[in-house]
Amino acid sequence: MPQIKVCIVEDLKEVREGMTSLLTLDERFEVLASFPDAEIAAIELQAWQPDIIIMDINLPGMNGIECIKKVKPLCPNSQFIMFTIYEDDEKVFEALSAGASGYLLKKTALSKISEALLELHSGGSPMSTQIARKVINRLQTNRASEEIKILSARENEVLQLLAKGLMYKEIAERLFITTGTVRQHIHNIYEKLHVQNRTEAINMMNSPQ
Amino acid sequence: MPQIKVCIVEDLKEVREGMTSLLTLDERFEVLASFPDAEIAAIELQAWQPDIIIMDINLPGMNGIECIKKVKPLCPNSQFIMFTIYEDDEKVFEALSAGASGYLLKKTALSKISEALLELHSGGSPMSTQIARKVINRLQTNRASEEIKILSARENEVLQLLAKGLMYKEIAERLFITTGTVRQHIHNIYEKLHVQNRTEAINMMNSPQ
DNA sequence: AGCGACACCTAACTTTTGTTATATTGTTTT
DNA sequence: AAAACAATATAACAAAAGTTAGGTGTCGCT
Repeated sequence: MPQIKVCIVEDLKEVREGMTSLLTLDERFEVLASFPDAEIAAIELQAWQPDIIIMDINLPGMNGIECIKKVKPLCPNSQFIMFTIYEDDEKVFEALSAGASGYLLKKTALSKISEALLELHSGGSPMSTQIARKVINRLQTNRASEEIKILSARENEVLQLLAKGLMYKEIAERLFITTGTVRQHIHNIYEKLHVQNRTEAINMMNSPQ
Repeated sequence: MPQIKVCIVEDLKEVREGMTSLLTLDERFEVLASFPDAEIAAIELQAWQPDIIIMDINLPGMNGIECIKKVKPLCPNSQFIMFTIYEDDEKVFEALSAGASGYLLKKTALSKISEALLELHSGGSPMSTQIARKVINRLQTNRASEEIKILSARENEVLQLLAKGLMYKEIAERLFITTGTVRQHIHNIYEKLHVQNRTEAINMMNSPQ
């Protein structure tokens, strides 16, 4: 069983070295290199091609999330895991969207870290259940609302078709009404949703405020 | 510390009773009721208002995912956790989108179940790291593509503004070009994306084919 | 130097969208 | 029962979106 090759991007020397020695003592891992900032990492990581890249978010200059976006295409076989103090929804979401596959908080017990890296390497996404909840919440609120309660049944019907990109004429045909009526419904929808046009209405459906 | 009130929806008698006795022996939990199918559950759950509802997916008649959609509005303070054999992406995604906050596989060790319920009750989303990976993958592929490679830099710029709902006039002002130019860019974008209008272009951005 | 491809820009014209006014029906409030 | 309201329907008009047909400059290729 070959060792799992790891690189670390972390600005704090103590943390960087602490993690390096932790993993070096563990024969299942091999720390190839570590970098104090994203710019250096972006240049050097391509040559190392590690299995796992441990990434801090708060770095001097380019942050860890930007760094992932940059490095990911250059290291298509590497997996990224965040190691950060941030646990707010936005950072979690951004990091995972950017391509991270795991999310560890710095308050995580050291003993859990190697476990998480093994999970990551075997195709899992290690993260606390609290972080998982944030992800789930995003999944749930990001769904296109199938029904918006302030709209009438007919208006919801019209809105669904509108959102698909149908023209008034097409909507009218499907609902057996004139285009004039469709116009009026849509106008009312815009008023209720406080938007000015089709695009804003669709954006409102997808991420209601 | 009050007990956590649990209901179970599960068609297999053995599993239902096994879990009930497991939780009944644990003083931190109280099993209020259990139901062999979704229809009965949909009627009775409202009266029980449990803290946690453990839900199977594969049920006779209405499945567990539909059941969540139906029951969730009636039990706004209940949390749902799936307990199922399905681990394919689609089922996981559907269940979580429908409102489940946790996802346990039936192969999970019994000892882990009470732990998971506690996690769920304290605001976490218990699930294996393998399941978490599926969720993350969905998040990553479902993201609005910040850049579509077949479009030129300028076209991507225009598309971003277009997707926000700006009018041609507004886009023109921001980019210091005439509305005529904006029209042309957008026309080219539509051609490249094989779409006919703004709405379809936005839908394409959000879920590319 | 000439050619083709492409990104970028513009304007005239057509189609679709969005606004406003008006009417009918059914439901809720007073 | 009358008034007030919401949902549904229609059409004329104004505004924006979308189409078509041009133009320029830059790049790589022969």
